[in-house]
Amino acid sequence: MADPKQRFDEMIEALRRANFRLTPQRLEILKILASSREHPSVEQVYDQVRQRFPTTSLATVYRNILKLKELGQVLELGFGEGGNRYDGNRPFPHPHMVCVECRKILDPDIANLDHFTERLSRMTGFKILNHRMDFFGICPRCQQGRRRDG
Amino acid sequence: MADPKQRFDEMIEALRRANFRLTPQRLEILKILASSREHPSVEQVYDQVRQRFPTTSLATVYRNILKLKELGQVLELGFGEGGNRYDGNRPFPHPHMVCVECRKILDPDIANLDHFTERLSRMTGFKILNHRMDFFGICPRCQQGRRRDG
DNA sequence: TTTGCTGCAAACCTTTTGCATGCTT
DNA sequence: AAGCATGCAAAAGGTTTGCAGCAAA
Repeated sequence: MADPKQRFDEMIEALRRANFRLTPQRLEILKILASSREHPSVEQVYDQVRQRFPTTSLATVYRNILKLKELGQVLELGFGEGGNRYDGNRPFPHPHMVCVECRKILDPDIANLDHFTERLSRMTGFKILNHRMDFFGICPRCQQGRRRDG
Repeated sequence: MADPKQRFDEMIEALRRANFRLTPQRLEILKILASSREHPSVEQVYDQVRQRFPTTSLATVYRNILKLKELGQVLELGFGEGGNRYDGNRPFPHPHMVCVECRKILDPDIANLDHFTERLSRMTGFKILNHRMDFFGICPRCQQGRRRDG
């Protein structure tokens, strides 16, 4: 994983550039996300922040994560069920191995995606039941300026 | 796309095997999902069902989609924002091109995923901003019988 | 006739928002 | 001192559930 300290500094730098204030709660949330290995949920971040700042509200966690998302400093894994998960350590798209039993999320270390399924299965020992491979972007029509009615 | 009629028959067969009743609302929902080309949301299915059966409730749509999901007869695209989308025409994992502007979802026709991003970009004309490539399965630990606390 | 299915409304859960107060800059 | 950030509570989606009546088998 990326060095948490370095990620933390990068995130602070991004906030500074955007002229956001550095509050204790915000810094704690940053630290948690920068060192996230377990792709925490909002609730998990919330619980952890409250260990140091017990009065922190859920709304504050949501608002800070939203800001970090906008700055590209945290990656949101949008699962429908049971809340999204976040990765502030590697805030760029990358494959995830999601265990549907224990909810663990692992990052397989792959460079080339040939025969990805079999390969991931061999490398991680996972029994793959399903996968997501969705690409987000702008379609040709919208690139020409039209919007929201295709 | 797969033949809607054939998919419809497959879905009915699956329901019969599972001893579910064939109500008019249910059949209509099946038909809509079997011929879905646009990966409809629950709300869209609901609106469409109500064109033929105006008293149909949202709960019924949700309940039927849930059943079809369990039978593997519909694929759920779990987007956090604005509700999930469903594909009853090709109820198996496959890549999707999601336009973040008009919300259109296309199915690129690819067999081999080499250099997938550039390739998809060239083939579809999409400007790719992001992607999802999540694999769902069971990790080695859980395959050994342990659960939900990794 | 039996039991699953439907419609309605309320409940749930996650996320967002309004507002008054507080704190960073 | 100015204005963003916080905490609290209410609101806002989307989805699920309880229950009584209805209908498929």
